[in-house]
Amino acid sequence: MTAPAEALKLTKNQTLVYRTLKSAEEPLSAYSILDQLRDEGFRAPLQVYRALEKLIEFGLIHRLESINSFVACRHPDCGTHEMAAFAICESCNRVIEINDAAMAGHLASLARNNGFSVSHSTIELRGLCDTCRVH
Amino acid sequence: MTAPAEALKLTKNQTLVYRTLKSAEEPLSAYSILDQLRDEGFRAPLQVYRALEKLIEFGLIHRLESINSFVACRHPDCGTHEMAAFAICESCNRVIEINDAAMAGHLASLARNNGFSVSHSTIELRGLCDTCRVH
DNA sequence: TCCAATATGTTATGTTATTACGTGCGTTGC
DNA sequence: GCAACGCACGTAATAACATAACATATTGGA
Repeated sequence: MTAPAEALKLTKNQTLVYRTLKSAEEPLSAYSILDQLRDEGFRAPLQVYRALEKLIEFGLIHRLESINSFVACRHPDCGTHEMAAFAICESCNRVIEINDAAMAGHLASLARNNGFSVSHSTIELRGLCDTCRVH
Repeated sequence: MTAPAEALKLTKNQTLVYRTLKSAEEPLSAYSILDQLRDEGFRAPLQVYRALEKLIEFGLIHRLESINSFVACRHPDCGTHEMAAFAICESCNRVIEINDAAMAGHLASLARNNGFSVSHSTIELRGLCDTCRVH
C-alpha cells in the first residue's frame, strides 16, 4: 500500500482515472470521471469505481465523503495519509490538503480517551479559500 | 438556530422524524426513517429530507456524511455544534459524539493558517468502540 | 503450459437525494 | 373579512451515487 506513484504498475483503467484526477482543478465525482473517459472506451460506473478503489488503496487519491468526490493526493509519496484533513472551497471547489501530525495526534488521543480505536478518519472543512473570500 | 429542544415548536413531520432518531440506537438513513414512518403516513423521501434539513438547522440532529445517515444530537442544548467529531463503530454502528474545544480550536487555526475560513466541518472517525474491540 | 489471481466488460439493480409542481393553512396588513 | 404572503406538506418523477452478479480476458508465476 501507499507507495511512490512511479513504483506502482497501474493498469490501463487505473492510469486513465488517475490521470484524469491529477489534471483536474477540482474534485471529480465518479460519474464525471466516467463522462470524461467515454472516449477512452469507458462505458459503466463500475469501471471507474473499481479503479478508484485501487487508487485509494495505493494512497494515490483521496475520497471526499462530504461531496461524494475524489481528488489526487498532493503528497502521494509521503505515506502519512492516515489522518489528512481537507479544506474544500464552496466557491471555487478547490481543495487544500492539510497534513498536520499534531492534529492527527490530538484527534487520535481524543478517540482513545473515549475508548475508541480509529481505523479511518474523515476530516473535511467547508468554507471559503483565501482567493474566494476576497473576491 | 441551535435552541433547546423544548423551546422549539416542531411540526408534525419534524416531530416524527426527531422522535425516530432519538429512540434509535444507531444512525439511520433517510430511507430507513421513511420506512419506519410509513405507518404514520409518510410516503415519500422528501417528507423525510425536509424534516431532516430543519432539524439540522435547529441543531437537534447531525448528519454523518461518511455513512449517509443521521443521528440525534446528544447535547442539543449546548450550542457548540460547530465542530463536533463523531466516532462511528463499524461493528455495532453506535456513535460517540465528541465535543472538544481544544481540537476545534486547533483545527480552526490550521485552516486559518492555510488562508481558509471554515463554515462547516465534518469530522468522522471510523473504527471500533471499546465494547466491540474486546468481543 | 497450465493454473490462479487479478483486471475487465456488461447488465441490472439498489441506494441516496433533489427538482418541479401543486395544495393547504395560519398570519399579517388592509 | 379577505387578499397576500410565508411556510409546511403531498406527490410524482428523476437525478446522482454505488454495488451485485456474472461472464470473459489478461497476466504472472509454478
